[in-house]
Amino acid sequence: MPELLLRPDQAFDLDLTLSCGQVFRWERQGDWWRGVAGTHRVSVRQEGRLLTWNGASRRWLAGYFRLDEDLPAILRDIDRDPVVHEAIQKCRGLRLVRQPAWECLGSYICATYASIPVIKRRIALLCQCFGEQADQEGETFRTFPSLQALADADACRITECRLGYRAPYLHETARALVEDPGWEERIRSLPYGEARKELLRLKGVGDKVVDCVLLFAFGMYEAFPVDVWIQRILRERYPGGAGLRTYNQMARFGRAHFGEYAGYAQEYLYCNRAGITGRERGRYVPESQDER
DNA sequence: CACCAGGATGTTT
DNA sequence: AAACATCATGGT
Repeated sequence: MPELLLRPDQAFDLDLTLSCGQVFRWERQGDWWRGVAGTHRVSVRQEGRLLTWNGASRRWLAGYFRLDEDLPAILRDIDRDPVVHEAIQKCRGLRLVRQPAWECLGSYICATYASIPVIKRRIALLCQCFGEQADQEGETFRTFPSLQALADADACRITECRLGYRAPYLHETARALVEDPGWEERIRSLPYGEARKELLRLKGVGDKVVDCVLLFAFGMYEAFPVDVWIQRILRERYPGGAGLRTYNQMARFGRAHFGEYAGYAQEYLYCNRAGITGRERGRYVPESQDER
């Protein structure tokens, strides 16, 4: 089984990276994480600086976990206030995952206004129904559904995956993109603002989903996704944050405050959201209620 | 039972 | 442009 020894300066925490809610098809099983990404069924484990895995090449693994980028330098750059400083201390080693574009976009259309465990089950159902069956070392798995598979799918069969009102969004977007091969390369070639406008035309893709996709799949670090948690953190813990009203005000604040790696700052703040490392498991407990 | 979740859409001001 | 209702589902 292949192994990779991280350099001492190559900060990486596999647990934080896979459990923080950026990807939905990984499960922890004992010491191992098992998941499907792209066409790969991967098992991976970390013991200190040692990564052991199978199911993908070394090049693929390093690319997926962005092991090539200088995380300590990014963290020094975004370490600009006490709130993000705390998040960096608690979540050091968290890396953004480099996700396949459609897999990321389709997943986040399914992820709107739902909790992470629910999202994971929905996506598992969707892959079970419409994913392509693949096989690795005797065990079978299913990839994330292709654009074609979802475009061809019966609308009501997508609804059976418990997607609710998101089902027609996913269907329409798949039909639009399957007629537009080259969408991915076009988006990749555009600057952030232009790429954003293009993707916003897709059904089920709003301000937050588009920023997740540009950040997680296209590596545009100026994207600063604002969900309910980030909104709370900005409004309750940042000076002047209470005055931020619209999505764009909060996203611009993030970019102005954190700079070119704002998206990384966002992910650290999200990872350190209320109680996620403690017993609250992500449930929101207002500041004022548990003071004494 | 009420309320919330990695929100988007369509309508009304 | 900003505020608002509505949407489907499952967990707490």
